[in-house]
Amino acid sequence: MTPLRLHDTLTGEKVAFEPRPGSDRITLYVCGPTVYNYAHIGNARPVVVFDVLFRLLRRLYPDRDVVYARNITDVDDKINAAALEQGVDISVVTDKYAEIYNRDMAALGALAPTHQPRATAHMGEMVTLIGRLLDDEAAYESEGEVLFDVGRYDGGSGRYGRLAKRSLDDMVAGARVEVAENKRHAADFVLWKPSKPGEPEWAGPRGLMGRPGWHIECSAMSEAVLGLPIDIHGGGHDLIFPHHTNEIAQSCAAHGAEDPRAYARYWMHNGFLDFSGEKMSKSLGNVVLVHELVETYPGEVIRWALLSGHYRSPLDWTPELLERSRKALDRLYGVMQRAGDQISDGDEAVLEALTDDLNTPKAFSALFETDGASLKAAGAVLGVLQLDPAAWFEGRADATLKAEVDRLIAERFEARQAKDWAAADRIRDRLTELNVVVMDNPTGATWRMKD
RNA sequence: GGCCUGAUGGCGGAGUGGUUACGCAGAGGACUGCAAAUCCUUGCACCCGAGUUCGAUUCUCGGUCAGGCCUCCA
Repeated sequence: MTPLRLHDTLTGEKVAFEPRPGSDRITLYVCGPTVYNYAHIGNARPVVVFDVLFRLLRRLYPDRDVVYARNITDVDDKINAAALEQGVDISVVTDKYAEIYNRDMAALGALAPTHQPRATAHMGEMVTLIGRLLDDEAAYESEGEVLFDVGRYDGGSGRYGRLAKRSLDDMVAGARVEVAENKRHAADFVLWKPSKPGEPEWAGPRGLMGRPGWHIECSAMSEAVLGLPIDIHGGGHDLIFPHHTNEIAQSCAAHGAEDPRAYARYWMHNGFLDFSGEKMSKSLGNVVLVHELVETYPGEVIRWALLSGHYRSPLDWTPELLERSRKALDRLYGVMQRAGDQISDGDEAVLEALTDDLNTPKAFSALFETDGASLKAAGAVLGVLQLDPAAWFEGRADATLKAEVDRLIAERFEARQAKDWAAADRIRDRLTELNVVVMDNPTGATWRMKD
């Protein structure tokens, strides 16, 4: 079997993935959503990408327990704002959108992660972690806030910005934000802060009431749920700085670790989607919600589209991409359908591509070289082509429509047998009106929904 | 301003120091009552300059252009 190679953000190179010696587990942590609204298609890219990694790890290491955690951030300013506006408890907002998120991601063929920890359920671990940082003077208290002392952590060693390939000096030089007065260093970040009136609050370190900063939750939850070190930590590449940079700093400081790998051994980051070269934004009006997309396109088409570019490259999200993806699946399901009941396995070419840093475009091209009987097996690790071909082509036709179509096709077959071409064409026109495409063959016909 | 990526045929998108993707679209053909689908054949590329090399799309340097991060962000 080809050894797995992954691009590690920490080194900036493709490296061989080595499971921890002496462990029977492989752990994967991916930063999940802040649940205050519907997820957009950009949120879905890491979900689908790391779902492929999850499947691949399970396929490659059947003797190990692959444990995948993807958190839910349910403490956040935007959540507070939404709850306040609706006059409800934050849990009303977060429960609603977490559920919708999970349903929408499932529609994209993403397996449920092993764990889905929520920040509000891990306050105790966060407070303990912050307390330890305070005790070790890695963090300090100022005006009711607890701040991480970045200057002390770095100590001129250059280890603070290593993940982002940026030194503390670079950051100061390039700083565009004004520095809060209570910070010792411009890069210091909040671990704990007071809540505003009307916002939820928790008992924090040293009796400080308030709420956690953003970064601490992932440090606390990943350790609580997976244990350190995490094997692979992933997320969108915008998280490299500051989120993941700060996770490393606080976790390493809390455990007196020099090497960032004491926190996570490999770091992976997916690139962004863009929209005809533009970033998605509310002001441009080009925000694409997964929740709406799955109403229009089969989840598998969306999944294919998301995987049709390499995960680290930008991917231009266009209607054409979706149409191309649908065609690709139509063709492959067609090959599968013609193979009939023959089933064989063999996913070597796909594995070969995926073990090279998740080369999904190459894996897709391998699918086009795969015989129909093996397609289902080959598609499994990619999470595609798992449907019965007939079910794929019938799309969301309901039972009534199916019965009608079958009746028309039977009639049409008789007309064709009788060489009554006018009648046959008339029936085909009826089917076209029903949005059905017929494909004749010597013994009858198969059909599919037009879109 | 600081830091980091990337530049491949009409389009999408892999990859490689010397022969190759793959998909879509195009052209020609086969099949077909007509279609659709399918099958066969086929054209089209590696941003610019210099260097290394017997040889560079692939390595090095410079340039140009594009994108990202530096602030919440997948």
